[in-house]
Amino acid sequence: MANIQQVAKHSGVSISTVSRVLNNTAKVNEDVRRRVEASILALNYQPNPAARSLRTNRSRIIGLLISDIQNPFFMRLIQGVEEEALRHEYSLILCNSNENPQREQQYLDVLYSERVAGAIIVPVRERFGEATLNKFRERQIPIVTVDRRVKDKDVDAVLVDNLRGAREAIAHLIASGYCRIAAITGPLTVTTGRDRLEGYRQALQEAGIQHDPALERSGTFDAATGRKLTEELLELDPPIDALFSGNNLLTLGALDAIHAHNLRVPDDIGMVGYDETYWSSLSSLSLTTVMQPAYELGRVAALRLFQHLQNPGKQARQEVVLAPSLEIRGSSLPKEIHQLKVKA
Amino acid sequence: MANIQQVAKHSGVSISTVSRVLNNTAKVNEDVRRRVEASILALNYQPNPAARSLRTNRSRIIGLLISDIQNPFFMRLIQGVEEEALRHEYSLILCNSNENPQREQQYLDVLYSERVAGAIIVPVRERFGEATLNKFRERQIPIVTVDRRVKDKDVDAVLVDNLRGAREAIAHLIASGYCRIAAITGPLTVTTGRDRLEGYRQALQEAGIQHDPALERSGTFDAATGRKLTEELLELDPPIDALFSGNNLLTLGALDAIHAHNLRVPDDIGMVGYDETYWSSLSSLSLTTVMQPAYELGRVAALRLFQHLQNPGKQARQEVVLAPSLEIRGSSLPKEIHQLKVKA
DNA sequence: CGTGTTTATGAAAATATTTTCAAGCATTTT
DNA sequence: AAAATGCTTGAAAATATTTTCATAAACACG
Repeated sequence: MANIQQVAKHSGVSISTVSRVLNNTAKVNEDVRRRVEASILALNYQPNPAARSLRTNRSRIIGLLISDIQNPFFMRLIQGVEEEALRHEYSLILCNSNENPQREQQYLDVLYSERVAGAIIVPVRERFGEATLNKFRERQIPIVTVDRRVKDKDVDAVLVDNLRGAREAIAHLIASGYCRIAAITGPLTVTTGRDRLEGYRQALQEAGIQHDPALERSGTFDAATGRKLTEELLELDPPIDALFSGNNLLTLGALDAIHAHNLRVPDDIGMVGYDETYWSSLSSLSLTTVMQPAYELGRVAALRLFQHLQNPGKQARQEVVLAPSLEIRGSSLPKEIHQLKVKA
Repeated sequence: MANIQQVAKHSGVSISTVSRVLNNTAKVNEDVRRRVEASILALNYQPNPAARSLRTNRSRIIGLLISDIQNPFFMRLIQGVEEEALRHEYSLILCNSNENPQREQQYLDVLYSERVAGAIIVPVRERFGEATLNKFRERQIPIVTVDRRVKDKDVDAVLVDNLRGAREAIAHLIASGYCRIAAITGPLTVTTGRDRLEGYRQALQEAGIQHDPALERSGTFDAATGRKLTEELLELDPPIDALFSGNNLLTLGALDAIHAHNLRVPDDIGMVGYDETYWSSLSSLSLTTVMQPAYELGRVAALRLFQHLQNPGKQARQEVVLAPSLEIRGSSLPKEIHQLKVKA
């Protein structure tokens, strides 16, 4: 494979000049530039990333650390990041912390020692810790958290307005005539768990509905948890008449539990989910859902990262908040309607 | 950040010796080794991957090129690869060709110029082309294709027995009393499309059922295609009594179309899908499915790649075929049973 | 005890690039 | 015309590692 020296010889200039042409780092004569570019094409030269990264202490790779690669929401997010990375001619190292703080730390170390140019992270914990953060800061490797906020200062975040998403979902259920609305949410140690619960509470309060702690359950983001929590809720004595699920995998488990209890949606119980899923387009289910712009989230996070990379050190901390949207489908039909149906 | 020279000074040996300790590349005295290891720990030294890769012309990164990152099947596969990569202390560059040959080529170039140690690829086309392949061969970068075969010689493959998966699925439908069984499959330019269609045909032939080309449809692997093809099939005059779907996204569209036609599964039409999906565990759907060991597939592919890396050049081409398993659920209930139900 | 052999270690080359510093050349100024 | 300025270019240093080659020490064997 051709190297810079061969390009230099081929076009009759020095290595330095070729480098300047490659990186646009200084003025070079127009015809010299053209000659060099011709040689690059002729020899099919591609700069050696290792040598580059050795010299500059920075690679053309960005790290993407996801908390659960199984979740389709993050898939869309990854796609968004990937799209921008490709456009900017960066590659992506993908890591999956599996919601495991230890693994997150391990991968942070990997990214650091790989000299990634920057990192986009869905944090598992509420803070990275000063030690880790300082390492990255010291080498000026920008970090952008996405989907979830982190308490450490100076870390950018690109988020969806979880509070608003949940609040609108619940307000919609209330407006549709449901009044004993339960909620299952993710872990309260994570902003996407906490904020959605908070939105649920706000909506109830705004509607003047007495808050009942028994109707709130939270656990990890997976289907088994969704099933377990929903089963608990379905045992309650004054039965609930609607369920809000704060995550797509939780929704999956919830639907399963509801089905196991021989209840129908929305006839017996109204339902609103969070996050798109493959099956939410399945018309037989027709689940009212708070949709999140996952792809956009990834794209914006990547763009933010590239702002840092193009203008290192000069960026004030920034928090971008995108809007969710409530997609109303059959699972939250106004209560009167199916009550009429039952009577008929 | 500490470099090898500082470690050398700290432990009072030469750079070469530290390198030998790091790579186990030659014998070094036991107490010297211990001293060096202590220094490494004390200085928290981590080798610079760029310098390494510059010198050895090979990184500790493996490329993973997936054909559709949206598909949950590939998610599991990625997880399998990731797990093994982590164990072997390799990182993963993730690329998504989106079933687009051009993008595939683009990413192959990226992987090559990133000097990945090896690549695991879900190929979009039936061959990579000699030019590309030679580049990789020349630098001894092993390639393992996964899930799909490729016609080029010398390329390892880790596959699932698609023919058998489909044949068993259809045989099961036949045994359950269905006789007018239609099939929707992926593109015939890809082994996962072609082999599953072939399995369908074989099963019919073995059962002595007349083959009807009108019952076979194929298209790209996505829900919209599944919907369209199924709608065509549902219009047929002697109506079909069962549907085999050769991919999880196709299944999604198929179910949608079936629902839109107000047909019920399995009462009006029997159904078998392919690949797990999040919602196939949803008991209300209860879809009989050909399950693929996606995680295992990724793991095995990674292991195979590491065999190449540990013993370069010494590996004969190998094709590993894993077995699918038919998980029988409600959507393919024996026909007599629900016919009885209808009469009752 | 001397010679040949093995073993452990170090010095230095090599890897491909960016970047600093110096210098050449042309143009402008005095 | 000499000096100064500005622009373009090249030489060489620097980056962190692996690896080859040389060497010194230890060891074996006659």
